[in-house]
Amino acid sequence: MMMSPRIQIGELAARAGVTHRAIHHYESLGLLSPDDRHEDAYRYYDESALERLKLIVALVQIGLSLEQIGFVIDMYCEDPAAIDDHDNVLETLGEHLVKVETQLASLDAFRSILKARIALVEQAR
Amino acid sequence: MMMSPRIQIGELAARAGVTHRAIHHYESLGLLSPDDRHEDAYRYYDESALERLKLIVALVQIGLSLEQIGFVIDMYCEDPAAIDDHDNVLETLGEHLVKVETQLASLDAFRSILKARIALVEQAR
DNA sequence: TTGCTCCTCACGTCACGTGAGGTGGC
DNA sequence: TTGCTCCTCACGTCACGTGAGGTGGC
Repeated sequence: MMMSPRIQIGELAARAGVTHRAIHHYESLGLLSPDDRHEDAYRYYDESALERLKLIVALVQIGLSLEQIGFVIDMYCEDPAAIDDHDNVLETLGEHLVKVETQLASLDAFRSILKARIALVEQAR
Repeated sequence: MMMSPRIQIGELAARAGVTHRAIHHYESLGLLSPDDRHEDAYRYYDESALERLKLIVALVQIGLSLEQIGFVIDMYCEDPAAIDDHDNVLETLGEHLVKVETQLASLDAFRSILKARIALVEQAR
């Protein structure tokens, strides 16, 4: 019998780069739940919860509201064979891809500005 | 005598990818002001305001609060020769660069996940 | 017993969103 | 006169932050 490693909320938060309060908030909205709640009331998670949390963080980063994330997150987790609405899912994922690439482009442009600025300030030092 | 082209708030918002309400909000915090306010009370901006606004948006994207942006935005606009505190400025700009590259990395990772997911769903269609 | 991590309310805050009612030039 | 873009309050909302007070295993 294998025990999956039990992750506490503090470690989960640290590994995903969020606060424990954000995790509580996502749970209150039904986005993420501990796979096991002990009699001591502590939340325990496994690795799949970490992946799901990272997914939520990524979807927040591209500008989705938590409500919207609730509507679309299953598109990333479901068995593709079990999806009945492939075209709709592909359209949504395509929209997400556009958002990702738009943000990558603007961050890349900002990086160039930053590097140029740093070079300029270094020269003037 | 050259007239710099006068941009209204709607166009400014569209070109920066924000709402006019965001611009009003940044103005109320002293981050961005119109270069001219006509007797009709309309706000008019020039190209430099657009650049400043894009800078604010980029700094928001890497996770700075609007208050923090107020403290650091001059580091991007000031004449490098006029800066008295070069080392401090370089340290802050370096921190911003780290944030940019961290976000670029996580967005790039998410893009891979997205593409793999799209391929999987397409196969199952 | 001290220290650590966790818990549940519940109010606070930050960055705007959203009407409500009004003005001014084609 | 209609339509468009803009204006100023002022309250609402979303995503958490921040104590307040408490529990439970090393």
